[in-house]
Amino acid sequence: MAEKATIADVARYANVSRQTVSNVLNSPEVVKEETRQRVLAAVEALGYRVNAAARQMRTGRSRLLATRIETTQDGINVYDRFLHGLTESAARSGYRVLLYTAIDDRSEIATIDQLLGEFEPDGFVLTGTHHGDARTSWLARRGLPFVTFGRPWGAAEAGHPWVDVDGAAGTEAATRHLLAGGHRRIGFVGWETGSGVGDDRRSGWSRALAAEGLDTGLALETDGTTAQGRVAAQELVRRGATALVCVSDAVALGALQVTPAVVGFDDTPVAAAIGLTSLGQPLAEAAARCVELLTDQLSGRIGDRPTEAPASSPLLLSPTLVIRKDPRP
Amino acid sequence: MAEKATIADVARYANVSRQTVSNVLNSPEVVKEETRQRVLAAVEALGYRVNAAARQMRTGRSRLLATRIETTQDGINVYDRFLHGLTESAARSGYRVLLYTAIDDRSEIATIDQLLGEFEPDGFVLTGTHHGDARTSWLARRGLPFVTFGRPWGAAEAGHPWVDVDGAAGTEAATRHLLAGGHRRIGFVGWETGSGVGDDRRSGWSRALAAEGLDTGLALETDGTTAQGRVAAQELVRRGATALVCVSDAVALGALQVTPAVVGFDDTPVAAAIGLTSLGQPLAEAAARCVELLTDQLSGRIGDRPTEAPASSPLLLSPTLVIRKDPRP
DNA sequence: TATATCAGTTTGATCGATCAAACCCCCAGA
DNA sequence: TCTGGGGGTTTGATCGATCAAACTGATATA
Repeated sequence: MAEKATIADVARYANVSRQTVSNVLNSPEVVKEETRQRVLAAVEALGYRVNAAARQMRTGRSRLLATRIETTQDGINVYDRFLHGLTESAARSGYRVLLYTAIDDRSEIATIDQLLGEFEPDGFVLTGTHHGDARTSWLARRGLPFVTFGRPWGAAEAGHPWVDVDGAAGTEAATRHLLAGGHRRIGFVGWETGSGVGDDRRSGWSRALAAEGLDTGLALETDGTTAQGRVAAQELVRRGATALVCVSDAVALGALQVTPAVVGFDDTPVAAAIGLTSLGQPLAEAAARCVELLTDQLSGRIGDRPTEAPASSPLLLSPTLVIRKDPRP
Repeated sequence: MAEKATIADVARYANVSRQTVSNVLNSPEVVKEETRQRVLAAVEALGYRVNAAARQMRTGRSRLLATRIETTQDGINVYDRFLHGLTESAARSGYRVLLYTAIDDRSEIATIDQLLGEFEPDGFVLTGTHHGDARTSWLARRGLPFVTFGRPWGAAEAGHPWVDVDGAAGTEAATRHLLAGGHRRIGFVGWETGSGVGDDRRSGWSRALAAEGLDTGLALETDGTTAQGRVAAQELVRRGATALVCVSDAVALGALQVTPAVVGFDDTPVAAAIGLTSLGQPLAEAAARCVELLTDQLSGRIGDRPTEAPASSPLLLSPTLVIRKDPRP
């Protein structure tokens, strides 16, 4: 098997200097067209690829984005699709994704700190933002490039680039869908108050009902399990609800055991399998946007410091209502 | 913010040479205890961390393991739990996980080839092995360290370290469970013949029935969807089956709409949500074993070549039957 | 006394790329 | 003829770690 070719090998083969090869690859505009062609042919012939470690040593940039891989919670998890999109989009921009695990903000910060010393990722993608998120302020204080998938839920954490899915718009659409189906008393099965995501999703439901002057009192909280979803649904139906908007597919699954007019959230494989109408998050797109916001920051910096204040242009994407008929609970 | 400390900074601080610092970190046994303490204190004081790029340049080892992140299929996917386990186990052994995507064997090989030139991962973890797998032979031919999660399904691909879950043992246990419940005519809802995984799972079911001298003819193939699972279940029940062993939770979900005596495979969140008895794969353990087999290969090599034939000690792990009552289809 | 051995430590070279600066050649303008 | 640009290319230094070899004392052996 051929030994891996270095830039010096390519230079020798093409009868130019190392630097010229480097220029062909990094700033082609300064090289004469004829030379450029010759060097590219040499690169091709030798199967040359830049050595990331050597480049990183000199430039200080690793072309690595780091992100945490989530533990699967009790619920039904959808994160792998985001991660897949992230890996794909990153590759398109010449970046690779490096994984790490963590169990809370503190251990995540410690891991990030360690990673910075060792692999020097160029940027971070944080998921699962929450009230009082310690990670964002830590990163921001150090001027490190990052994006969050999930909006900043507190004023203290604001001011960084983020991408999120507009849960309220989703549940509003879901509620309208049920209204169009003739339902007048529509309930909401949610999570405990205080979770930003859950509150957001509930607000869309109540907004749609309020716009029609209908009762917005039919909401209950759960811990997110299917079992509690069922209990809550029973109570809401007892109170007169004929349809239910749910904060997740997991609780929707429970609600389905009580009434068929249910809309879930996340459009998980479960929803597809049993024919449950649900709100699909544009995860691939969200991932692509994250990469975009991050690479924007990265290209706009020379050496260690940003050359200008990063254009923090948050993005709120709309989920899609995936309508399915004939749910079989 | 403090500039990152280099090994030279630590050396100066501790009044020793660079090499001694390196020795303290990499071969502590050659350093006098007193010096070692002094150096460690300096490391601590300066917050020093080895620079992975510089180390890689010299040693040729990146401490990176690469693996593909799968696209979520139509079915219900369980891969993220494996990936999480992999990341965690790798970290414990001082490795990080690098992701890439690919749509088929050919593009995966191309990506691996590219990765080898750029980031030089020390090893690869392949998932989703299949008949005529082009990836394993490609890697083996080049003497690159890798493990597969999934056994080699053809003789041609054999001879490398792998970890897999014993599907047959799982379905056999599931069938016995149903036999113990008094069932005598037990059907199997499977995938199309030729998929190694599916055939393996069917074999456990028929083995258990054959051991009791019972009918092993009640098997049907599906494309793996819930809809087809339901159709197959109806046909099997019509032929007299009173219970069904299923090749996946997805088809089990369909079967549940026909009869409650059903066992699924994978113990996905869906199964937990609706109370379906299912076979759980020990994914965290599988991931840990993969890392183990890989790091064994890696520590047993000097420079580029293995010092001895890698001890190919495949591992077949048993799934666990998670018994749930009262499934609500 | 000279030599070998050994634990512990230091020095110089090196991995492969890029930066910064020097260099070469040709042509325009004085 | 000399000077002054540029376009295009080359040279030397450098990033931070580790390898290989050399060095330093001190003790053991002949």
